[in-house]
Amino acid sequence: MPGKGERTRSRILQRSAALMNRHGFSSASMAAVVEASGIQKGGLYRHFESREALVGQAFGLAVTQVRARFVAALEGKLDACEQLLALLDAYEGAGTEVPLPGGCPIMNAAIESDHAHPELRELARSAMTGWHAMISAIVERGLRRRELRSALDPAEVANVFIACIEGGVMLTQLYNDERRLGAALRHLRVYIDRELRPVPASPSAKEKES
Amino acid sequence: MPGKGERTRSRILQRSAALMNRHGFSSASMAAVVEASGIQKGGLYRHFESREALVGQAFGLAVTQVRARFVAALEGKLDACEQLLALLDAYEGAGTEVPLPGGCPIMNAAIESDHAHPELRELARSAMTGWHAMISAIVERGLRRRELRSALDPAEVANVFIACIEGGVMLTQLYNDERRLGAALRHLRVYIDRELRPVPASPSAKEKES
Amino acid sequence: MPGKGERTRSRILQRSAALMNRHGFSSASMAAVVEASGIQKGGLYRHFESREALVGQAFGLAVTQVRARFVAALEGKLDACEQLLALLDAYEGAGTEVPLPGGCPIMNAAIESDHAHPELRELARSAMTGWHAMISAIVERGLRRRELRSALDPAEVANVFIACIEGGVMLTQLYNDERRLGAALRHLRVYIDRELRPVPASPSAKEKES
Amino acid sequence: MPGKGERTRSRILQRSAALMNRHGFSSASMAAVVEASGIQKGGLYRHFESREALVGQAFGLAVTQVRARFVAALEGKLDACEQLLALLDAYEGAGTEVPLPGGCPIMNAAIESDHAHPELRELARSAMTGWHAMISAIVERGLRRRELRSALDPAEVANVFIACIEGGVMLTQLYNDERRLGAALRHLRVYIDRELRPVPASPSAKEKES
DNA sequence: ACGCACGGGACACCCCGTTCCT
DNA sequence: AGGAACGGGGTGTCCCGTGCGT
Repeated sequence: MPGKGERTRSRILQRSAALMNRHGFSSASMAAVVEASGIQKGGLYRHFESREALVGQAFGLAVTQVRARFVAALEGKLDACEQLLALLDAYEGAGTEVPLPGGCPIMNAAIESDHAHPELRELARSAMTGWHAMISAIVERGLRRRELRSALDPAEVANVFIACIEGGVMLTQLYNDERRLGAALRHLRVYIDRELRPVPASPSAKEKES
Repeated sequence: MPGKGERTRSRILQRSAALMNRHGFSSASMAAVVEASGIQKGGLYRHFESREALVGQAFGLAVTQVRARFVAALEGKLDACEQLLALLDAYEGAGTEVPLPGGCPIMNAAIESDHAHPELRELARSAMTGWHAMISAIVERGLRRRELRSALDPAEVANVFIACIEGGVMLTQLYNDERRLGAALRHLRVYIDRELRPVPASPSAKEKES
Repeated sequence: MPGKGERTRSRILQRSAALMNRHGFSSASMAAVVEASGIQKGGLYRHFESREALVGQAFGLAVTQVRARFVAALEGKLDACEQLLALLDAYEGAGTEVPLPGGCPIMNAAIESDHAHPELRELARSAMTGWHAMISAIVERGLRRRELRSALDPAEVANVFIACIEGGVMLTQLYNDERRLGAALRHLRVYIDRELRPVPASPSAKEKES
Repeated sequence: MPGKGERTRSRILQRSAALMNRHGFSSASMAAVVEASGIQKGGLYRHFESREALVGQAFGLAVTQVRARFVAALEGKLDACEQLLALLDAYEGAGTEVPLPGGCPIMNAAIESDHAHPELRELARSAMTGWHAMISAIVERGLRRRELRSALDPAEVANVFIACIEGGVMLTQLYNDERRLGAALRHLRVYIDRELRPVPASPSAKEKES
């Protein structure tokens, strides 16, 4: 069991991550953090060296939490297409029920940090690169196992996935309407079937039309 | 010729739009606006009632400018597929050469305003709805003219376009690498050919022409 | 008859003097001058080069006006004591009926300009010196004509007069009560009789008690 | 020992009183206070709710400090005439060596506040009334003890004292010449001897001439 | 070890004096 | 002559980070 200080620190981080994902990692004021975390300002700086440090760690926690959701979704899925579909499934309902409201923290940090907060930008880049690598790896492994159509560029496929999902998340946030993301996910599912999944080898097969 | 005040006002708006699209519409300080616009603080408040008013108008100008780029691209294109492709073409090279750096102002405002700046959020919503309506209208007209595959939902197609493009723009901004958006655009071109364009009249069929 | 511009200028000065004597020569804002004088800001700077110039001339007019009151009071008085008493009489009722409310402009300018407005201070000094010289001259002439007790220092007598009057004016302004100045004037009248007027030569005369 | 905040507050007040007595209680800018007090604006408003509050308290301190000088001068003096003379003595040399340059704060506030700053005017009135009461009380006690000529009006005597002193202080400030106040004080000493001190009872004595 | 007070800095907004254009 | 436009300074507030006091 963690010490009392550790639990306090954890609580601050959790609340800060939730707060900052909605109000902006760089925009959220320390006063808001104080209010949200139920600790006093003096105590805050005992646990975190500076505002920037807190922002960094809160962002790290936020990224970790959303990633955990996807790693869990991949559990037990072996086929690449199944894995990709599982990722998409994990997003359904993520608009409201998710433990971290406010949309994708990586995108939030990326947009917010543009040209003004280089250190946050660097963190966002790293996180995004990690996510991109995760999808790329799925595709790559799929290619090796012949579960995906050959001649695919894993990086490019990951790029399409991320772009479409992030755009959908943004629209869902903006309109507070999950169907925006839903449409993007539906598109990606079709994309998997039409562009990624190997063409059914049987030349006689004649059933793949909508 | 516009009056002196009007020209000054226009210059302030232009510079503010460029500044705010990079530093954030709500985050950019009035001091930064002063520095960027070459006017003093005292003069600023003669032209704009408040910071919020300036933000709103600068955002409006930013949206107008990016939209102008697309309406220009549609000039002379009659076919729906051509129009959609022209929109995508208009994005190529838009990462750096565009007169308004900092990515898509609508997405920037949408992300930034999340849960904290309701008036800006409303503006972003309106602008996004306008853009969505523009693409929907293209698809709708294409459907009526049989230039697009029937049974398409214009709103959903527009949603996919926007999501994919915005996600791509965000990635390009984050990595400062145009190829990110390029991959998304390539994907959408394939999407047009494979999913929107009417099925090429199978050698035997010969009746789908406008 | 003066030209139209000259009359406008005169009206501005008159109103400014009245305004500034109450609100402070250096504190009164140009906006207040505009409102009081019924002219627009653009027109003001046609008549006066700068705020400072207007202040100087308004102060000059104020001083001229109060001095006129005293020169008029001296008309026809030949004896030094009579003249001094006439000066005091001129102050009775000056608290409210005077065309220039707000107390003595010289004192107002002197207090206000202390250590902050050297040019106004210089004007105040000049005006005060002029007033002091006027009283000194009366005493001096009185000494030459044996109308005053010998061995008096004219400068010192003038100093006492001015100090007592100005203090009384200040008290009357502060309490909005003319009796404050009245008490000071009464004191000076006694002072004239007991200290300035030559001792009645007749040794038998024994009736000079209050 | 007072807390740190209390000491800072006291330092601000002290410096502000000195500054404002020279530059005007209402004219002195907060920027000047900041510079004089060695604290930043952010810290200033922690100690004083508003500019007006600071002005009021600085004026209060200024009045307290000058009054302290006079109550100290009265120490040990029992006779009314002695007390009045001690007050006058306390003014000698007060032009330059005093810890609060800039003349009498009450008069400064009275002149400055005329018709424009009602709250400061009220403070000045209160302070002036306090001073007037102090001198009136001396005279009144002197009357009861037969130390002063009967048939004197204490309020009127106090009025003469104050008027003459304030006028003298003003002249000394204007010309930066202590002899101006000196002449007024000399006059008041003579006034005490000739008008206030009981007539020497001996009828044969016939040498009361200077 | 925790919390509040303290101080420094930046920010938004306003007002004032002055000038330019009409 | 008039009014809009502009530059500068001023006020009050908020927020960050630190150091005292408990």
